[in-house]
Amino acid sequence: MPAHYSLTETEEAVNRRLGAFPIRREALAAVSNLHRAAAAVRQHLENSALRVADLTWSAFVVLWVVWIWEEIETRHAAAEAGISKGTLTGIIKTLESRGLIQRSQHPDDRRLALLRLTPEGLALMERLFPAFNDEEAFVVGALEEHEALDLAACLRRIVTHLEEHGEQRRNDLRRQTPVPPRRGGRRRTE
Amino acid sequence: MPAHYSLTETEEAVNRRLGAFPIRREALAAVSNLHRAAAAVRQHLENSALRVADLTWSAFVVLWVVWIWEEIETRHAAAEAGISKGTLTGIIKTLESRGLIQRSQHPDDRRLALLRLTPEGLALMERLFPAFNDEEAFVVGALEEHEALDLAACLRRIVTHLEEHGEQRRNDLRRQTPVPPRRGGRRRTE
DNA sequence: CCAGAATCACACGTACACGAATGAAAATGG
DNA sequence: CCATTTTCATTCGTGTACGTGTGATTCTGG
Repeated sequence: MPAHYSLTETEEAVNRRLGAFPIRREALAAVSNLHRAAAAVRQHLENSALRVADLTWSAFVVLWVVWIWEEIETRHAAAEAGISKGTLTGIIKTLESRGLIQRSQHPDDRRLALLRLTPEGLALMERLFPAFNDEEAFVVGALEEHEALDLAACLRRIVTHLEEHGEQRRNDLRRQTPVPPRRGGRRRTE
Repeated sequence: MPAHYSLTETEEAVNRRLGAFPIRREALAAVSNLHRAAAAVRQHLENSALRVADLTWSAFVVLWVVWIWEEIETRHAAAEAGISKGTLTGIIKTLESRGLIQRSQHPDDRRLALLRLTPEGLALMERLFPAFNDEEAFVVGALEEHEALDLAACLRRIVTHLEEHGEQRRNDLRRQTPVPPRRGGRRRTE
């Protein structure tokens, strides 16, 4: 799904439209390319390694997290996978119905649920992971190994920065401009 | 939504589980951090600059593309926004119902639809974009300007590489292992 | 001990997001 | 010309994805 206009054309169009605005161009370029790259990588992995197992990206990430930690509480699995608990519930349901994952109750705290791979899920990951990692290597194939490591480090600094200061920043903004509630969310039963 | 386990803990767990597999670690780290960063950045922007206008990320990207090109065919808008044509249809519907965008028919080819911002949409973007760019600057705030530019360049190389060689790669894989059709997609009317 | 606060998994409503199917329209090719 | 093929936006089915509401369960201060 390549872009239709060339990078040069887009650059010219942006300049025409944004000439009057003072812009932090390096920030615009970094954020824009970040999402373009993430989408392209996800697309490639879903259509190569994951296609064979008929898994979506998110489903694979959840399997990966559970595999790595062997047994994990759902709230931690959601945090590690980078999705909300509500989203995780749906994915678990899908993976459970396919016999790849199993839920059990925490022995001490009955509010908690624990996740584990089934033997089928374990076998799938042991078969799938090498192929997945091969495709990861392919997507960074245009980079030298040290460049990929620098890239990873740079991205991690962004994540850390947002984890440490993002909430503060958003709160400050809300103080200046009160924000409407986000759309979606369960409606009050009236 | 920070991760629950520390990076060190995760590293140890990964080593325990993957000790037996030969891994391209720099690729794993780059791809993993790429998605973590993209999700964190998107989350921040949706909950800061975009929250004020009650726009989702995808809706904003579509508005941005149409703004930059002034008038654009839907298929090109989808390519530029990095979403499928089917997804674009739904987003257009939302934006049209909010009076931010308008569709019209191509004068020469009646299969094509053209997109334009309404005056309200234009006013929104002129008001919203500076605030959005401020937040983009915030998310790369942990990076020096030259680092952000290097990052953008690196990411662009990944995108270019996938656009140039991704399809070939996926076709080669399919020759080795015939893949099942993706789940989802309209079912044949039988 | 026990009332209120906190936290949990999950249900639910809205909005993407994809690829396959579909039907309309335009290009192609004899 | 007219049938075939191609190209287009859209519809449809499945699966995330979010944040909020809900009820069950546990924690906590008095």
